[in-house]
Amino acid sequence: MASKRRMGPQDSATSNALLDATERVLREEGYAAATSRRIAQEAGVKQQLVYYYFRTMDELLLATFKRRTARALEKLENQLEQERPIETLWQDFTSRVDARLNFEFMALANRHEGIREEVARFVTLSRRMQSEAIGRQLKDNGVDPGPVTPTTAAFVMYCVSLLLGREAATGITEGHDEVLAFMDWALGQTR
Amino acid sequence: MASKRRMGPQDSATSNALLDATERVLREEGYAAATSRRIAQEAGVKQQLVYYYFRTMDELLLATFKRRTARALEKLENQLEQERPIETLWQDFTSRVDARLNFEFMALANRHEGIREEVARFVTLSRRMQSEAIGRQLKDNGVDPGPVTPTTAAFVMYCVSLLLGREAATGITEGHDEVLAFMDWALGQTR
DNA sequence: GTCTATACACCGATAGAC
DNA sequence: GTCTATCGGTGTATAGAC
Repeated sequence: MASKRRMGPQDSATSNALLDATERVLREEGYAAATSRRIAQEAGVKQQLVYYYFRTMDELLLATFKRRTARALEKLENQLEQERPIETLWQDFTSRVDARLNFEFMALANRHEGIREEVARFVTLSRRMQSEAIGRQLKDNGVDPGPVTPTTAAFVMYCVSLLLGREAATGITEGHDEVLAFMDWALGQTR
Repeated sequence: MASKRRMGPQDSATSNALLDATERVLREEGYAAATSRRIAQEAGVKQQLVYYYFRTMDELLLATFKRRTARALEKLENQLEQERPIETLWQDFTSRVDARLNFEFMALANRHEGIREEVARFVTLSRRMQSEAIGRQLKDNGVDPGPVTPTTAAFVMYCVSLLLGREAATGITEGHDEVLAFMDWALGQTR
């Protein structure tokens, strides 16, 4: 059953170039365009070379996503060490550098078990880290958040920024100014 | 340039069966599976018949989405006439009957101009209707929502329910109980 | 209105030469 | 490590017979 194909190392210049190319294609053209041919072209190599470094396309997509989550968790750790994690988080959420790419992975998760599991692992872990940092800032500032628990705050900040970004990308602006004003007010309550 | 292909009527039993089949495929298998072959199979007709009723696959997808938004707006109008539109909206958002399907159209909007425009039209229109109804309920009950304007409430209710649904479908539950408790509390403030 | 036949591009994946 | 060659399958779309 096993294929006789040779496989290359997991961390070489070319394999990393393929991961970079995959990110670019996903970000700019969506996952429907993330084919071995398109990605190879983007990386400047032949299509078949993709299969020297990755067993299947699913494996390449998963490897691309896992590299991203590893980096994102590292970045998150640094951000939560800042003095005002709540403001830092909000700024990061709304910067939208990777909103498009993250959305593609969310869509991919629907039909890719490995990515779905990694999304679940990543979201669960990062939400715990965020909640803890938010709780710490509130406690330090002597703020009683009432029914808005730190976890709720983390969830709402994330989901509001997510939809604002999605809608903006779709050409929708209805109500966005009021929502931003509200978030401004809410964040002001934490000081 | 124009093709010599004959085209069928826009509203026949078969064309509606194709729209139904498209919805089912999108809902259960995602938009990558929404091919003419798969949809025809689902509708129990030959692949080529799709092109008798729709010029292109993009046109079929757009027609499917437009039928949905028309029905959704009709449903929304009925819901907003209820006595407690806020609770009715929240119940509808969290019922998630069509969460999966709606998400597929959001993803499709990324690379389908027609769907993107229809999403924008639909979201803008429904948000205005929701805001108006929410404002009316608050006024009737003599509630001052403070910084949470009716539009903000409509946006937050929608985006919280959207992410709760997405995450649940991905196997994530972290913090969901707290978020639901918070929404319960917030909705209680409107009475 | 639905069928058969068919064109042509692109897909994932494998094998083996260089 | 990268290339050429190649397979079987699937995609959109068209033309014309029944």
